[in-house]
Amino acid sequence: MTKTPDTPDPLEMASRLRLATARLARRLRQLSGTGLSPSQYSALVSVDVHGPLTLGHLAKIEQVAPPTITRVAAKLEDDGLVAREVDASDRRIVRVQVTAEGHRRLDHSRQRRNLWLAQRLDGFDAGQLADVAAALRVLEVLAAEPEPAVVVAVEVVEVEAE
Amino acid sequence: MTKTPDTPDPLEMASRLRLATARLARRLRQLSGTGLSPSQYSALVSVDVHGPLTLGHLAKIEQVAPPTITRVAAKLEDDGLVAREVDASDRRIVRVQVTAEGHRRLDHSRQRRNLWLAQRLDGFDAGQLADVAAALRVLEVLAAEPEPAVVVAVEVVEVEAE
DNA sequence: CCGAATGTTTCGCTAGGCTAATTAGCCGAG
DNA sequence: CTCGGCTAATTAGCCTAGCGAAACATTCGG
Repeated sequence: MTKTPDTPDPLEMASRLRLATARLARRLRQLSGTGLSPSQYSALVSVDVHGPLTLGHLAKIEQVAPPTITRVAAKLEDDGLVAREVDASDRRIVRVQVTAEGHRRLDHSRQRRNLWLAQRLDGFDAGQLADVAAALRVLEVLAAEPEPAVVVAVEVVEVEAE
Repeated sequence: MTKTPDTPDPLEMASRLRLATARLARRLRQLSGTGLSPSQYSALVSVDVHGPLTLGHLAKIEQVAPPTITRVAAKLEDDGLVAREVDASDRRIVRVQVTAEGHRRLDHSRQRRNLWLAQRLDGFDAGQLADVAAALRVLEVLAAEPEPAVVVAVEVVEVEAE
């Protein structure tokens, strides 16, 4: 059996994995078709994932200064994708949440990409599908937080990829 | 055996694959550490991949207008990452190619990401490594050009992911 | 010389980011 | 009750990057 050595050379695997991942991700990104800029899209997804958020919290998640998040939120509100609402008991606080239209837009974008991928998986044979299942097992591990070991930040703010 | 159905539901696989890919790619992108903006980096990689390119051709690859590519190229030249040279027989034509320093920078960036990934693969057991190998088989297919069937553009210009 | 091709300059626009100052609201001390 | 200090968001003002359209310069090919 000369089927490639069973010492798989982690560096070469890493290199190939990096390239394939980058290319596939790029292709998927091109399909997103939301008409939103990266920062707007990122903010919208954050609000979607974390539920109603105060602007301050959103600013931390997006790692930008308050004025910036105010503007991004304003833009998203203009587009009807998020709704602002003032906290009842503390009227300094403004929360944003994704509107129905915002969900529709996000769902549509996700669906486009899912469909594109699903169509391509459709042409796969059983062996390839098994490979995809295997891929999912490891990709989801790799995509997850690398180290629970050392906690660096005092206030950890997680950011969703999407 | 209640191990998840053997009708794997391609749409769900697609969805999970999309998310995992996006997250991993994001993480890798954060590690690139070239100090270049996305458009600069993209242009540099294109020049690297395609070899010496005229500015016009590069503009097509990067899908930007001529003035934009002039500026991006100027910036990369300032940074010493590409070199311009005027065509000998047609002095309107300017070609750019990656300098030694440019290659060094690209290699360094790739290496950083490869190492990060390789380190994480290092913690994997044999089964997981087999999964990675399986992942590579299908990811490389998915990352490749989708359709040789229908040609849309008159002049097809391929863009490298990286 | 004329027209086409190739880059470049000029100018204006938008997005996105910041700091500093401001507004509005909350709350505790007196 | 109201004053002072704090917090959340916004406004004002400034900067940079990135992009394109229009005009320009240069060069080539007939």
